[in-house]
Amino acid sequence: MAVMDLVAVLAESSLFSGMARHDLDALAPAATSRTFRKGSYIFREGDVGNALYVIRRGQVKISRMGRGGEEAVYAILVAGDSFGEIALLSGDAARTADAQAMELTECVSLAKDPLLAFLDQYPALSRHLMRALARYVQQLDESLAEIAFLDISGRVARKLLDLGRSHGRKTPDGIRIDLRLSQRTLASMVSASRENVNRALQRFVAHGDIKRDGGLITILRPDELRKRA
Amino acid sequence: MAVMDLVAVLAESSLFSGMARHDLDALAPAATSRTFRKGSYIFREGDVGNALYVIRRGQVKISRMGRGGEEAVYAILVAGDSFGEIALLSGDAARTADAQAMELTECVSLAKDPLLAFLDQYPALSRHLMRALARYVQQLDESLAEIAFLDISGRVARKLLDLGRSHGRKTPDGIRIDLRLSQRTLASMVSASRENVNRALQRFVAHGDIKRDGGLITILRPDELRKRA
DNA sequence: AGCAGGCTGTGTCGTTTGACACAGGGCTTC
DNA sequence: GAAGCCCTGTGTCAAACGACACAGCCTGCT
Repeated sequence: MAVMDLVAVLAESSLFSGMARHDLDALAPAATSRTFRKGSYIFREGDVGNALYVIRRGQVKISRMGRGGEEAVYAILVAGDSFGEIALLSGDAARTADAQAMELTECVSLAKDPLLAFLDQYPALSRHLMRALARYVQQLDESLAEIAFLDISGRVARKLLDLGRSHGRKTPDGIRIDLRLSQRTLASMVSASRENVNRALQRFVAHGDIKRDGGLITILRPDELRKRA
Repeated sequence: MAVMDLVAVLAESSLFSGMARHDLDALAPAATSRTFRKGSYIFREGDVGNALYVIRRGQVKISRMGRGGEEAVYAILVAGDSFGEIALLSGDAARTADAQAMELTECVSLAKDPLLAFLDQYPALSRHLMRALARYVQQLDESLAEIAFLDISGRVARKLLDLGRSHGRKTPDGIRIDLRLSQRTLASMVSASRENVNRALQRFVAHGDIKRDGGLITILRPDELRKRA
């Protein structure tokens, strides 16, 4: 693939949005394209992390495994999102989570050293990255508070609203979450058992707050969900 | 207080460690000293955040309140630590947590705008800050995984090891945690009830893993704690 | 000295939640 | 088209945990 195409992908990603195209060109030598088959791991906890990834196409799950094989899902990322920054920026290179391709996925990978050098030259990008990190911290704080304060229904409600914001699409009925999420995955996102997430969803359906068809969830009454959360 | 003293405080803080003294002098105009009485709030969730604080003396609790008055404690900070960066860097100014002085506390406050301008000029500081943020994200990820995977004993064990690392002091017996923590506070740090934290601590004492005298906890056998966590 | 308030320790009880078990359905693969 | 796999749905049970209640202690304040 032509190098220019890779830079174009960066320009459209949220991480690099707003950066001038000719500035981004400086990153071209650090960029390579990589594709991952469905189910394959882009990296795993403990790996040495020397690249940041920007998704061009596909879907990536960021998660962590407990001793007994339980999974905690931190995020589902799609085209335009990026991941792998943390290990790059924190100084010690070890990855602290797994990244797995949920479908055929194409990424632009940016090598660590050129990227860090680039950062020093472009304060605007540094600011951008810091903002992204700070927001990330806020989100995690929020998640922590949710787990501490809310019961399962509340956490599911919040997560649905959250997903509506990040992956939602307006439809005549409401906001449809454009992600194929199994209840198992949703459960791992809110630290709960699949069975209880199922029951929570059913309560919301019965109450008319959400609708389900074919694995896709549509939020019908966001305000009702907010009341439960 | 003389302005130079304030810059000296910065130079000794972990956030600005390694920065050349004459570079830090550029921050002097943005720095003011503020003191807070025991129990008073430095800021509260929802406040407009236009300053970063570096602790010169005292102790600060970062926490958040749930609807019913339950509290989630994110951190206890002491001299040399800083806080309030998140609201500054995330772009939207609202504070997302409370900061309360646990005893008479003196801080250096740095105004937002000069600080951000300073950041653009000193990439080294930007890098430093990004590293701090990335580590913060890693810690929060870790906490989230703990709550998902560990029971109360496990979480208490981890938190003790954690506190040993951040506030510990070697003694002949082991590592003493140099913080006056009530069980209530400890409970709010691990998202558990005070009663059950009490029982967890007693189990550790009975097992010979920790020791308590006068509100201070000493870790006698870190490896045993690690096994439980 | 006396009192109030916050802390620790402990028993009990009810609820939430996770675990297990199993049935039925849809989708992919050979 | 059959087999296998992963998904959803539902009932039951046991364990973990939070909530409450209360006793004794220490500390600081008046």
